[in-house]
Amino acid sequence: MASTGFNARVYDVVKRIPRGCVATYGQVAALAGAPRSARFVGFALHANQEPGVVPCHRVVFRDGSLAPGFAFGGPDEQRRLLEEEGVRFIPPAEADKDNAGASGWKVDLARCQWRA
DNA sequence: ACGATGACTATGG
DNA sequence: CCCATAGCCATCG
Repeated sequence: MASTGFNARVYDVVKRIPRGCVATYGQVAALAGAPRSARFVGFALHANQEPGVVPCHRVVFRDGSLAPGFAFGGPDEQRRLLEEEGVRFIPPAEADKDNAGASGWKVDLARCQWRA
């Protein structure tokens, strides 16, 4: 596959995310060489969402939420999956009444955001 | 081959 | 505070 360099670069970065950590689209995009192309990061994952190859569930919004409607299996599944990896989650009551997509749960980016 | 759209993010009104 | 716009590259019609 590896349709294009950018695409492959995104996979390379996402696959490098350590277990128990998450990265934002902008973060992956920046590491991929396109700090202004966070949208294409999701596009790359969508076009290649290969379970077991690219942990797209470790890629979250800048707010720490996921893509509502495009989650691999559902927001509840994603929350449970990240929790199992050791990712810390914040309930909507403690985070913000804002809608976070994943049942209102957001990842504790302050503690679990991956840093290159 | 061209045009439009898309898993985002930041800024402006 | 909420809506609209701008920027990026790739994929689809």
